[in-house]
Amino acid sequence: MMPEKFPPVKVKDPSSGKEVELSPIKVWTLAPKSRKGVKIGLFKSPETGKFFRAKVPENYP
DNA sequence: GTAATTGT
DNA sequence: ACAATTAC
Repeated sequence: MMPEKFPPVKVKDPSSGKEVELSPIKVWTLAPKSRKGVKIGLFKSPETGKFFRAKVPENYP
């Protein structure tokens, strides 16, 4: 089976303008030194096929 | 500006 | 090599 890697997140798809539940292709922490930062996910819009990045919840795996 | 990541 | 992502 294809590993589903990440659970779905509610994100705003900037290309379609719609709020959709998508599984990120990849997630990483974006944080300057000595600051908390945020988690960022890489997503692909099902509508347009365009890639975009968006914040994912802090408690995300 | 800074942090990491990656499609373009 | 650049853009974009968040928030401090």
